[in-house]
Amino acid sequence: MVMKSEIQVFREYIRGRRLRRTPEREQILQEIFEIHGHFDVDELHLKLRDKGSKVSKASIYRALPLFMDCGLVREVDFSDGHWHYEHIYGHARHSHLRCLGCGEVLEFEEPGMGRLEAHLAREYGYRIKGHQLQVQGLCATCQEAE
Amino acid sequence: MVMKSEIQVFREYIRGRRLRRTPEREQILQEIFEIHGHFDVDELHLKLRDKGSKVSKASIYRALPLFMDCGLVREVDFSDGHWHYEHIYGHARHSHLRCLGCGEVLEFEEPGMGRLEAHLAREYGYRIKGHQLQVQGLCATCQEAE
DNA sequence: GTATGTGCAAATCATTTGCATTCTC
DNA sequence: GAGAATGCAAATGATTTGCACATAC
Repeated sequence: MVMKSEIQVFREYIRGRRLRRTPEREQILQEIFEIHGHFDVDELHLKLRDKGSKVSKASIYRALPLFMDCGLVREVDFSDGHWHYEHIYGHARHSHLRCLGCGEVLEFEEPGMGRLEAHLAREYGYRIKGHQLQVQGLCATCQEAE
Repeated sequence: MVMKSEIQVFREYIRGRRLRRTPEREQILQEIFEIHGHFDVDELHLKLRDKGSKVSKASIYRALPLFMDCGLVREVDFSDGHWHYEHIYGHARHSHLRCLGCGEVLEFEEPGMGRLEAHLAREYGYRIKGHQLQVQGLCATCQEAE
């Protein structure tokens, strides 16, 4: 089975919602899927400028909720005063292990999360939509530096 | 074994850091431990005012990092534009299940998190300091309302 | 043609900071 | 008495919004 591209997913979402397909939104989405790893609005805006795009930050801020709503992107909380994001379409579910010293971020698989979600659904009658797990610590290097 | 009170824990932390013991900080801490559940800075400030305290928001903002540093309080992310907090001293570890419709927040035990942390420590050489897990979904009532 | 989307600049709002004063040690 | 902590008001900085113009349907 071949997977739909992120652009296809987004276009179907747009059509279903009677929204409009604009080059700005698709430029932003394409750039997001070219970024390896996490990004914030500023970084994304700069990368787009570098490529000659004139997309404004306002449009980025207005587009991100759409991408999140159709499951292509999610917020990542690094507790540093602003939001970070990452594309999640076509990726294995993962969580983040962040070093409080140097800021390094590792990704790891989440064993047992499916089971946990099923348990919560049964126990509390919820329909689960998603979850986030972050772990913080000190990496080996920063432990020594202490 | 009798547990130290939160005030005792905080005073020891203050002394150890050569900081100063002030009535403002202790009022804030006491109020936090009288609040059942989660709070944000505004709510906390209002509750303190109601009790006749003159503590400013600035002092609350300056005190919270201290409480977090000594393990009495932690941030909770509800993704609604500002931080929420909760006291964690003397509480079982728990995570939050939040309804995207009505905002209800349930707490649940985190089975297997100790094991996960041990695994990450071994696998990546990290000294783990903490973690947060949030799950979102729709509660039974909000599912019907859909 | 109409309603939606965009860029820009201004507004918002939580949090942080500078400073003069007050309080701990 | 020196260094910290406080309250206040002003500054900051990420995000949001109003508006005039452009564009998708």
